[in-house]
Amino acid sequence: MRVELGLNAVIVAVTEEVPRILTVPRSGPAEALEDALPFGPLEPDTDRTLDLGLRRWVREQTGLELGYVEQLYTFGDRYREPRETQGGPRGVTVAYLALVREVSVRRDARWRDWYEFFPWEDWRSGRPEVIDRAIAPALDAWVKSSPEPHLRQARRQRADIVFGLGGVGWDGERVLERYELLYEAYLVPEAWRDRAETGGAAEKRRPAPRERPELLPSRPMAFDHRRILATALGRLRGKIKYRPVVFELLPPTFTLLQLQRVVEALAGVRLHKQNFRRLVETGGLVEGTGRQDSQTGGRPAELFVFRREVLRERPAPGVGLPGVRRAVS
Amino acid sequence: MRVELGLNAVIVAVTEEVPRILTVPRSGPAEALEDALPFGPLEPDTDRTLDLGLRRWVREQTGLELGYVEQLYTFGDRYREPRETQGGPRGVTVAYLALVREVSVRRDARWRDWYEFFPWEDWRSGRPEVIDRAIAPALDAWVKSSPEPHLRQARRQRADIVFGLGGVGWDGERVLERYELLYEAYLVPEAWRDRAETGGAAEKRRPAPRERPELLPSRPMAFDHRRILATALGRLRGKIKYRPVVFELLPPTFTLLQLQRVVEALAGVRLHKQNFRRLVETGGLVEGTGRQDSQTGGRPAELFVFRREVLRERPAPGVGLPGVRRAVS
DNA sequence: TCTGATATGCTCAGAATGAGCATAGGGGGA
DNA sequence: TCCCCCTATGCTCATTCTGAGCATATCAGA
Repeated sequence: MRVELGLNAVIVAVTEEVPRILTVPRSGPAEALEDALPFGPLEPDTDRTLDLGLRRWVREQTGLELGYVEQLYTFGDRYREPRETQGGPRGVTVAYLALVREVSVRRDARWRDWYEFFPWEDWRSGRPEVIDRAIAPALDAWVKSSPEPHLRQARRQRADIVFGLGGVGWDGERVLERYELLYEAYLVPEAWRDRAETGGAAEKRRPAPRERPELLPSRPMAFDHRRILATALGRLRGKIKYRPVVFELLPPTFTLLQLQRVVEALAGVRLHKQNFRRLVETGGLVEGTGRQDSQTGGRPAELFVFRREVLRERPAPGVGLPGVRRAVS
Repeated sequence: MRVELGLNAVIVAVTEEVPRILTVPRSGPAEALEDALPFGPLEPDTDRTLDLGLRRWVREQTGLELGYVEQLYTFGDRYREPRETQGGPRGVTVAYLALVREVSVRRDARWRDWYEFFPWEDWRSGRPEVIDRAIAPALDAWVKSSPEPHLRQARRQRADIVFGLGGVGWDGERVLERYELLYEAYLVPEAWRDRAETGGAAEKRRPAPRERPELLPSRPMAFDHRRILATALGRLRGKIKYRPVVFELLPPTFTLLQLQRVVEALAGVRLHKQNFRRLVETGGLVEGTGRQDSQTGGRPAELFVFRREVLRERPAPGVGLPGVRRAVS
């Protein structure tokens, strides 16, 4: 079996307080169109580095010139592409995260709200109702469906930790763990699709439930792309805390509320306005321009720019989120 | 040109307060033996996942059974392996970080103090003298050798940031940036070796200095393995702050000072003992066993165990290092 | 028994954090 | 015109966390 190396891009932009990712249509099972992440091969003869290869085909396919790009993870599980079951090559993919401001794209690519893929991740208007209405009961059933008591206990604990149930707090960064749990519990359509497509190859390790549970209302993706997307979201949520990457998503000048809204969109939580402002200003991350924006609907807000010098002054500045502790209660 | 996918392992253990990595000998240029990281191919037909493939050949090659394993980064720059220049395949490698307790290994593998590869990273006995004696002057020369003034300015700034010169603080996590800077400035032998081996392919982009500067006293590695190692060290230094991974390196029971010494070995700095202890204990990371260790050379110390439940109680506990701020001065 | 270790408990000042009150200064509508 | 609604911005305050150090406990060995 050959190995085929591909490159995947999770391209993120935030507009109107909505975090969006760039998707391309891909014909899935039964001719249905599924969203996929932009995908391209590495040209080993011409692409000097992996990320230059990525930039090349993103430019070719969508007309988008990527700025900030960061390697995410390399996915190489067997059967991540169904053609493998038909003797096709083993597909290994290096996934990248890119942050852009630009929003116009060519061809059939389109921007989608990433919370359509993960409705349980958006806590900006409070705890998402899908958790208590659908996820918690479905996971309860998943826990109970386990034959052995100590296995049930392990499932219970895992469900509690990743979804913050039973008194455990919500950890915004555990996006991937949550998606993977839902996948294992057969609560997302991809689980059933992959089971059918791989001809039961994975069935031994991960038996499907006898009764088909009700699927969660969320948008699926082709291949394992929703897993890749979950990886990206989790990574980005972590990263904004200790590196000033948000500014890649903002125009050159912005108000502090705009900045806050973008951070909130990514983190999926609301922040205390005055404290956020204090953190950002005393942290030296931004600098006032003296100019004002009067489109605020209230008192005009000062326009700020990102202070690139901050990178040289302090080791690891981020925008700061509440409740970021490293240890201690 | 074909693409060939390999797997690399940075296998870390800490014994006697020395962080060690597992290396294998590899014949380098002029028959000299260079250290290399353990390396193996992915068997696309049998290895279900990338990390299972890694575990397989590490077991086969060294007899070591890996526990904690984490994907680090995928390296795919052109000419990272010299055989590419002779029409060989484009070598892409997925690097993994593994933490182990076990120290006995088969074959010709051997453990090496990782600070032999990065002497400037060990600040446990204060600022390493190599920085002021060798690195700072060499970087000064590198800055001055730049023809354009604003390029000089950029070089100066970069050198200051990554090595904490000119009043900028030292950031323990920037291990890779430091190594890459030294490589670019032709202060490590790999820079010269690669230049010779690739037949000047990279020379255009990165001209060598006219005068050959004195190399730093540090141990080189084959291929780009020192770059991979630097990635691992930086990642691990970051990770111990927010995930309890240190315990993978410790025996089941340990004293608080042992724990502290291991953290210090990885972080490369000394910590305030009482504060470290407060952080770890009030953080609920460990639990006393009531038993004591009287090998301390002083008052006997209580033996502790890692409290795995902490993972369920709090989102992201780490062992805590001083000076970890997310923003603000 | 004294000395030299390390372990462990405790204090205290300064900094950071979370929450909220108060005032400023726009625009739009009565 | 003036009032009201809205967002911006400044400031306070209690609580918690952090960094640093002092003091005492308990062992081994001289």
